[in-house]
Amino acid sequence: MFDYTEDMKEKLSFFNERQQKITEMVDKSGSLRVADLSKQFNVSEETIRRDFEKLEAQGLLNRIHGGAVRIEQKSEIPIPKRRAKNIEEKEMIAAKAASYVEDGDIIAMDASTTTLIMTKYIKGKSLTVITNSIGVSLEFAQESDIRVILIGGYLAESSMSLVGNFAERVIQDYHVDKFFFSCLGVDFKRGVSEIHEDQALVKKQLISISEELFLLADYSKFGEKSLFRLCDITEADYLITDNKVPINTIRELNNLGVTGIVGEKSD
Amino acid sequence: MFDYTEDMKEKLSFFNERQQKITEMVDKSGSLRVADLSKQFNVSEETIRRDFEKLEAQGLLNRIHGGAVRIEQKSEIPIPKRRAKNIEEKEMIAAKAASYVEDGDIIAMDASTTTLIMTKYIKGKSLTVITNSIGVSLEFAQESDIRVILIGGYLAESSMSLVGNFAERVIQDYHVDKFFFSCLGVDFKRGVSEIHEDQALVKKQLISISEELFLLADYSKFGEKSLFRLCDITEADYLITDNKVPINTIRELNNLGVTGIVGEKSD
DNA sequence: GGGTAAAATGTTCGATTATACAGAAGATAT
DNA sequence: ATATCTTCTGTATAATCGAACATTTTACCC
Repeated sequence: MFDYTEDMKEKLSFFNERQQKITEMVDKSGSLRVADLSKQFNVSEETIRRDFEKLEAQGLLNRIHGGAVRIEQKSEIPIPKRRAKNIEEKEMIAAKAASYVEDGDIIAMDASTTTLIMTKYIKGKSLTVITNSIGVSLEFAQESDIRVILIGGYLAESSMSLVGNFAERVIQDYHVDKFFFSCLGVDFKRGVSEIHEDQALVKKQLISISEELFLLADYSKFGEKSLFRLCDITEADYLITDNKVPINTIRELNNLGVTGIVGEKSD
Repeated sequence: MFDYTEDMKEKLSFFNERQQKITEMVDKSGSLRVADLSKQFNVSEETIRRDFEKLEAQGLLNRIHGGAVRIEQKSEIPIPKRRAKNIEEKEMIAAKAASYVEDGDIIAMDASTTTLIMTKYIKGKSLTVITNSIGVSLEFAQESDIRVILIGGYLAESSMSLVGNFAERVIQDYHVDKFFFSCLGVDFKRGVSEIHEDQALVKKQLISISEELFLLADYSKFGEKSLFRLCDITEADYLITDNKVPINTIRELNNLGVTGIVGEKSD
């Protein structure tokens, strides 16, 4: 006889009851502490951390030191802010990155502030540039020796860039010598990550057709991790950063086979 | 010994959450003081400064002596300006054409002066717009109810538009209700023609996926013919022109099944 | 039912992180 | 200018984390 009892549905839950509860709790209260949950559920703190790890991977919460917080789902419209400040570091990084661009290169550039700054250092060269940034293409529009390919897509107002899955089909036909891109976080374990899924998609595509990867990340990016993983840190060939990054970090990079480069003040 | 009660501490806020709160607070009030926040969150001033440092690096606020302020943002994308001949006629045509755009439409617009002018008459509507014109997309960038799809391609500097054969692959997936486009020549025998091959290609593609065709042509276009044929004149559903066109021409159009429409002065 | 592989959980410990504190250097106001 | 407030720098410390390994629980198969 079949006996559909309560027990059966328990089995079917794809994550355990505790994780389910944690998800509800974080949605309700906004933040949770590892220590608290450990006591509350009568399990070790490690277990709670492993729960967090899984839930984070599923995009159900964000981990922070000491606990976890609810994911704020507001990134659609209200943050056109990501620009401006630590211009100084970005300027250094951009100038350094530009020095790796050679005549005849086919390069790709993402839609970040740093690459936008980069444009002024590589004007005058003879290049093919693939990008999804309207700003970058406008900068090169007047340059007769630079051929610009703008990847099509939905216009993301906040970053003035183009995103969307149909870039995929187009990008695959191209070969790129050097891809210059930024990210939201660089973490030795979690790799290179980005907060916006659509930007992440485009970058991943560009990564897949590029021979050399130049990751541009100022000091504030180190140790940060965000939801969407672009690639492993070791996949990058060069990581260009600024002089606020500890020398040990650079050493560690070099040990991993990533050429860590520190930009210098040029002005 | 200290004698503080639970409510004094209110320290469920840990690292990330505090930074998040600070971001909200600075957006709301415009400015914050280090000393105030230090008391409010029950952490040392150094901690608040480090928070500021990180948030500043992310471009979420600006630091000042003693505190931090909201960052005021200006658009850094230059809006391309255009000058053209027959502005008056084009204005009339554009306004008329815009009156055919309805809420909910999926429209396509080419990279002509007339469609660029058109944009100002259809702002505020709720639309999906497919275009290969950077100018058109920039005009709509701030419009929250307009979803812009920019067709990718090589950047043609002269017209600030995108051309190239890979538009084909992408365009085919879409359906367009109304396509608004211009041309170089309209001739009853030779049809609608264009001088630039690459622009012609994109327009042909858009024509093939569009239900209704709105051809925008001022009086100077009639009788002109150019190298690349876009379509037969009878394929257009509407032809919007100006009052310098002889009334006989309009009649002839109507006889061919094309609704000839004359724009009027609106100012 | 017993055996076994896989998954979940616990334990330990070195590494990392957030934070406080103190003193020097810098900025501001009177 | 000088007194005061703010910031920066380095150091110390406690909490927290992550990795490796040990143990338990669960699932599955014969």
